[in-house]
Amino acid sequence: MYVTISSEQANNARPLRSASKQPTPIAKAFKAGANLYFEGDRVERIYQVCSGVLRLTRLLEDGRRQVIAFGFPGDIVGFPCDGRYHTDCDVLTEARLQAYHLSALEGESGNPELHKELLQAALREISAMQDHFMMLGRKSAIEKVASFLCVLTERMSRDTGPRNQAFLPMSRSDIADFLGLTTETVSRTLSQLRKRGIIAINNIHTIMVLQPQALFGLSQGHEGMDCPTKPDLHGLARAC
Amino acid sequence: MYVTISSEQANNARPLRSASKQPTPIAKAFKAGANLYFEGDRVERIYQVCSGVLRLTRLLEDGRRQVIAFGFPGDIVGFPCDGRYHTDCDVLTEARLQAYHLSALEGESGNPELHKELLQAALREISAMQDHFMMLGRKSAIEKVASFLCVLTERMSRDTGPRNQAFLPMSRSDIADFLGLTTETVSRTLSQLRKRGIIAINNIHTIMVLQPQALFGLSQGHEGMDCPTKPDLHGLARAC
DNA sequence: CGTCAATTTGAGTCCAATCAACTCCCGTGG
DNA sequence: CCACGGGAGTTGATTGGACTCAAATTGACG
Repeated sequence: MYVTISSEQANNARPLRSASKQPTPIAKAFKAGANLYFEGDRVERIYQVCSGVLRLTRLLEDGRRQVIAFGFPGDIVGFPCDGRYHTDCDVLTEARLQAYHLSALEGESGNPELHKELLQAALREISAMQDHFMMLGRKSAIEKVASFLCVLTERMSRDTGPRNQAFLPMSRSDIADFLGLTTETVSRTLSQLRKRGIIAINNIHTIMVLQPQALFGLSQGHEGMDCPTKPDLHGLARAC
Repeated sequence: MYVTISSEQANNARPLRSASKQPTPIAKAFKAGANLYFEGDRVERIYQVCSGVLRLTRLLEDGRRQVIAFGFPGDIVGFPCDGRYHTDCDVLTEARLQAYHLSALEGESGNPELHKELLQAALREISAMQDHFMMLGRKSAIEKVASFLCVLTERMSRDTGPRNQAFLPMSRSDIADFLGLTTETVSRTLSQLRKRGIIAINNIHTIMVLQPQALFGLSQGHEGMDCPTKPDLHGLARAC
């Protein structure tokens, strides 16, 4: 999952086998902390997240890290390139994953339906990554963090209804490495949002959005937008 | 094209119809400055660059811009998502483009061979974009510029042989918006590389790489790698 | 309750952005 | 041919936001 604002396309995420009758028959369970694969491994399976959260990362020689994406339910991870994975992939919270053997996707024996679905998933991925470029290249720290929270709440509410609550299964340093910041800056920015009354931090992994409009405004670069007239919580819930 | 160091996969770029006999039969010419499409336009064609250079951009409401990628010969541009383009696309230098109608890629009438090629192209695109994340999120200005030059020279030399020369068809502000910097910083960083004897700037659009190893070192974050053994004064003299 | 890691907060620094001036390059027209 | 104009690029001075280093606090877990 790429944290972006214009992510309508993510709504289309669905099981690759949605056409079939059986509801994802052979999903396997993975424990938190487990590693799915490393960068450079030969690709044998592609995974779709049924539940839980994954983390895709890349490393630079000197240890600098970039979190490429988080894998939320509905997402596909493990896109191959030249037969290899190009990120590491770890399980953040206990997850159920649907694995697809690469052999089912290529060659004459390949399932053309699956092949088509995979292309659609890859094209959505490209679009989402393009959004994320804007964030990494052109947004300030507070815009990045606000964007991140906006998409998380949007993503959450899609399943559980509009609850204005974000669950952050990942650590602060995961967030930092995703947004191109440091853990200190992420922490400071969250504190600032809390002090301004825009969010409340229930615990490290649970954040309540008190002023969704203000948060959205900040994510778009509109400074000082707390309570422009009155917070239209209903409208925002609909919008996000 | 995404400016990254580990871009071996780009070597695989090839015409979508490589299997066919005819050498890209219906490539059309486009003038510099032409617009191929805008973000949000309905996708009807996907393009492969035969010659020339394209620029893919995104805009934020307030005018901030991110150059998503440059389209060099061999690259595919116009990946659709939900039937729409998700970037603007403009022609930087007079280009010949091979257009593929979207109808040829989907539905029952679609060419399955083309479909497969498109998926491969999309997967390469994803991998290249992942590399670029690291650059935008975690690299310093000099690392970004050095990386950019490294990949440009690598990309050039692929066709014309190793000539240690980079042609920059785009403006400084295009480079800046691609790397997440300002034009001033790009300009300053190039000057710094020139003063250190690592590159020479023939003219605004042509750069000679005098110390490829030092440039590569800088792109990877190794500081102070000029002249590892002895300074090649001849190279410098030639350049200046 | 104690330990240790993760997170938060604080103080100071630095890199890149900003604001501003100047140069260079070209094309245009007197 | 040269003066002029204007945009792109470069360079300089200053500012500011995020980083770094360091300390305090919280929280998870035995």
